Formats: sequence, C-alpha cells, structure tokens
Amino acid sequence: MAINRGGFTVTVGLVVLTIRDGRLSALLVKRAEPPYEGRWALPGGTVRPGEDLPDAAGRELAGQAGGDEHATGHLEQLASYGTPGRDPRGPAVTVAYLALLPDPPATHRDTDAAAWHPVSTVDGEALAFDHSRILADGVERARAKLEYSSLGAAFCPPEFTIAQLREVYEAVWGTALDPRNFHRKVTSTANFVVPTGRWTAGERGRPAQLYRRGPATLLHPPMLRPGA
Amino acid sequence: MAINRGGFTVTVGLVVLTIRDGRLSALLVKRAEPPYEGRWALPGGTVRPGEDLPDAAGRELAGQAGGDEHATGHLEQLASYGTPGRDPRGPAVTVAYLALLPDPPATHRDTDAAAWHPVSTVDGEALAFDHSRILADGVERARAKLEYSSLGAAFCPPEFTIAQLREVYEAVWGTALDPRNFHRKVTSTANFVVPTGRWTAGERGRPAQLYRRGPATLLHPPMLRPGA
DNA sequence: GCAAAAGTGTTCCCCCTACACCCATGA
DNA sequence: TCATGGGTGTAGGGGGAACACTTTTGC
Repeated sequence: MAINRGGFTVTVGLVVLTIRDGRLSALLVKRAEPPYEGRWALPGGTVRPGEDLPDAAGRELAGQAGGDEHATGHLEQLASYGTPGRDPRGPAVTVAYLALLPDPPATHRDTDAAAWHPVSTVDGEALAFDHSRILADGVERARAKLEYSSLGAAFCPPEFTIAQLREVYEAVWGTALDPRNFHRKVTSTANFVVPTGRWTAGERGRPAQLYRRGPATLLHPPMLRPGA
Repeated sequence: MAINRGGFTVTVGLVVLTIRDGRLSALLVKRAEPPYEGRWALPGGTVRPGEDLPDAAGRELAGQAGGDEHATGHLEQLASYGTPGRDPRGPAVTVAYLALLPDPPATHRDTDAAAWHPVSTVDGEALAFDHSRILADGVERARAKLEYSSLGAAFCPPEFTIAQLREVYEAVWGTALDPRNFHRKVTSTANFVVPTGRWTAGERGRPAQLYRRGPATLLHPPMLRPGA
C-alpha cells in the first residue's frame, strides 16, 4: 500500500551537551567504517520504517547516553540539513536534535568509541560530514535558550543548588555571573525552581538549599547574557 | 556513483505570511489531485536531486508568490515533520520553511488555486496532511521572532512609515500598541530602521517620514509583547 | 580566627509605561 | 476650524548591575 517514491536517506543526528569539569561538552562517537572512518562524528542513525522523528532521536540518545534522559534532561528538534554531497553515499537529509543532560553519574564514561569533548576544543573542521556546523548550531541554540527558558536546569541533577545552576550558565555562556544577583533572580522568578527543604552538608562554606526544576518553561523576564 | 539507500520522499513546505487588510494571512493552495483533493494546503513540493533545501524552498516560493521575495522579504527554516502516516502515499519528511513577505503590490492576487487566508479564520483541522500544525508552528515562530529580531520590517515594502511597521506588529500579535512609545522605541534602537529623508504626502494628518530596513538583525533590548 | 560560600539589603540607572502636549496636513 | 495622525516631553515604576554586609560552615 505504501509506495516508495523516495530517493532520500533520512537520519537523525544528536547534539548531546552536558557540563563536565565546568565546561560545556558534546558527546562524539568515532566512526568505525567509511566514509570518514576514524573521525569523530555526532551520534545518530537512520530513521526506521514507521518510526517518528522524535522517537528515533530518543532511541539513539538512549543507546548512546544511557536511558534516563527523560527524567531530568531535555530533547528538542534543532534543524535539518540536506546539502547535496554532504554524504558521499547519496542523497541524505539529517534531522538534528539537541539534547541537554546532567553529567554525574547518569552520563557514561568515555570509551574508545564515544567520548565527551569540550566544545571549545572541537576544531571547526574536525568532525565528519557537516557535523561541525550542526554542532555549532546546537551550541548556539543552547546558549540562546538559556536566556528565555528554564532549560539551564536540564543540565542539573534532580536536586541541585543555585550555585550549581549558576555554574551551568557560566559554562554555557563562557562568562562569569554575580552569585548574589543570580541567586535573587532565579529564586524570584515564579516556578523556575522550587525549594526542597533539604540542604547540602559537608562542603566548604555555608550550606546551600537544594532545589528541583519548577513547572515554568519560559522565563518572564529573561535571564540576560552580560556580553550582549 | 550515488547509491540510493533511501526510503523517504523529502519535500519542502512553506508557511508564507503577509499582512493583508490589517490581518496576518497565510498563502494556501488548493490541492488539485489526491490525496486531500480539493483541500487547502501549504505551498511546497519535492526536493529535486542535487538541490539544497533552502534552494528548493526559494524555488517553490518564487513559483507561488512572485520572484522578488529576496528583495524585502525573509525566508528561514522552520522545522521538519515526519510522523508515520502523515502522507498516505508513503514515508515522507517535510522540511518546513517560514517566509515573510510585504503585501502590495508584489504579492499576487487570489485565484481559484491559491489564496491568502487570515490565520485567525483557518480552522485547526481544515488543512491537508499535518499542515494545520505546521502553519500553527510558523505563526508562533513569527510572533516570537518579532520580539527579539528586526523581522517585522520583512512584512513592509522597501520604504515604509513607522506607523506601517506598528500595524505589522499589531496584526501579528493581535494587540494594540501605543503609537508614541512604539515610534520612540523603533527609532531609538540602533540600526533597526534608517530614515530616507522622504516623507509621505496626500494622506490624512501630518506627513510621516519614510524609513528603510536597517542592518540590525537582533534587537537589544527586544520589543516586548504587552500580553505576556 | 580565617577563608569560603550562601544569602540579603541598598543604591543607582536604564528602560518601559502612560499620558499630556505640540505639529502638520486634508477636508 | 476641526479631525486625524505624526512626533516629543515627562513623570512613575520595575528590574538589572554593582556591591556592602551578614550568616554559617570547614579548616
């Protein structure tokens, strides 16, 4: 009944970001076969027959980065790429998705085939296919969305301190933020974070209250980047 | 040399918006053949072999709405849609683009096969395929982008008054804006609009200065929607 | 005590809002 | 002269930036 009219391979590509050692980092996989054998590339794979695009992205994400991304992380469509010749094997459209994950301990460790790379150290031409451009687009999307959405908390574990959330913003934007103003801003924005009543202990300095993600998705007013 | 590994038809779909009679309106075409024969749908078509996605979108736009969209309008990728079953003919991914055009006189008149519909009158289930959802996504993107970009001017002819630009914002957002504050805001934002030195004549009231689009793309600070 | 980190208060300034007011034209 | 729309001035308020200050822990 379904007639194959198509000439395109459709794949999903994943820009998976997290904060490791205070640096915004992307998950990359090393290609095991041509084309671009041995080069780093974005995780991803072909969309299966009868599979919806978000499902394919979620399946690839679960396979690459563990299964709990729906608990605290975030997954959204980024953009599509179809420039002729981008895949030497033939016409191919990649629908890219952006995933934001907390780092420890859900995120798997580096292996020979998959590793986290600080985005500032990924050379603009180093990745396979047109993945350098896709990665750059994903990073820029993440930077922009922190301003007007509550997605910064997607990088945090289920319970986190305001300082942890601030370190997310500082890592993604690459700027220092005033801890006092950041604290007031976050806690005074309705439904951004909700206090749990629990507190950190055993660390330097005064204990900090733990918070969870609130139900808000859009921030009014937004968090503004100092630079621009 | 290029091996066809594909099972997908890839098409581009266009959400083409303009302001007609003070209302945000979308260009729709009436399908001449099954599936959904006789139903209104978004303009679009299949991506040709060797053609890049933006080129395909621009070609379809030129074919449907005249050729000068690059002069004053705007074209950007919106999102991709690939839910199984969305096209009864088989697996199909549509990469949707959003186009913003000035209305008179570049925009063609309505015909039996293509007509402008105020978006507020397009029923949520009336369009072919999943085009109602794509249209809704495009309208929401346009509403959001007016806030923090200079794209409002893409709806205006090459030379326009501040009042014309204000009517664009009012039509897209569906709210009334204070003409005095809007004027000050627009003219005081660097590089948003640049005065031509020419003035309107022959109309009611005091003549208004004519402006062109400025080189700015992002607005600092943004224009804020009154409602939220 | 000292360093370090959490959290509060305060001041200044910019921008947004609202609205009074003046200007320039057509009828 | 009146109506209509273009454009400027000004007062009030909310939020952000900067930073002094207090609180509570580890060492």
